Amino acid sequence: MDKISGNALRGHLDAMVLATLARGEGHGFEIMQRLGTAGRGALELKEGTLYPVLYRLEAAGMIVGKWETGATERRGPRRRIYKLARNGKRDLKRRQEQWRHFIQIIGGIVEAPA
Amino acid sequence: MDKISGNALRGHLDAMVLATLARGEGHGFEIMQRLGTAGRGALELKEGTLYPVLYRLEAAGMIVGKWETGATERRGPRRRIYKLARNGKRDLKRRQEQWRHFIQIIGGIVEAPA
DNA sequence: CCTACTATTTAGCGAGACTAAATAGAGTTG
DNA sequence: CAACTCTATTTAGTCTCGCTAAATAGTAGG
Repeated sequence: MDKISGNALRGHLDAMVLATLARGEGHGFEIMQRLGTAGRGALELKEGTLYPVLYRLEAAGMIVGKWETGATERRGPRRRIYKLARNGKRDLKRRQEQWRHFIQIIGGIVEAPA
Repeated sequence: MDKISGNALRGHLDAMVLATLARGEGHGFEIMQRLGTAGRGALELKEGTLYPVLYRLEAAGMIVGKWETGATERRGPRRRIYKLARNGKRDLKRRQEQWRHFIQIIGGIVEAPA
């Protein structure tokens, strides 16, 4: 099956990122990879797509990011570790409900037998 | 449940219109109403949203439109009746498969338990 | 040194859904 | 008959947000 078209993701990317972080904190590059894996080849998010989402979610107080330091730090460019904020957990739940609503309504129209 | 946000519809509207016409030809205003009903209050498409979709689909050869005349015609402003073209039927099937793929992949990410 | 991989940043583009208003015929009400 | 309300279509302009593309930077290997 082909790649999921860019526009189809609109309005769902935030929920996808929040859901990914709900399974454990991580830095941008890692989240990108996790989404790629979870997308089973159908998702190919690029940096320019994901990072702005993270900035937006952090600015909105949904996630909290801090530069990795100390013991856990590794060699290479510095990484910003993000985790879900309280607001983000609430928001994720809300977005999951909206997702179910969305697929029920839109699916009911798109999949309706002729 | 609240209204389905505009952006979430992106990339799915075409499929919704094709599916609506698969259940019987109709004119723009009617399609708008049918979608409103099928959306159970969660969809509120306006003219400026729907008509451009029809023009686009017609230009792409997915649907065929003609001005209503003769016996079936009714009083009031003239109406343009659209019906699925052969290409449109094929396209609808393809889009339905893509829809299932989409909700499987995205749903798998958004709904995954923490 | 060059390439490759991890990691982040950011400027600018474009698709397409939305807002808003205009146009128009027919029926209804005061 | 003016004003209003439906049905019905058209279209100009806006805005969101995911995508393209490239730059910057640290580390490692050939």
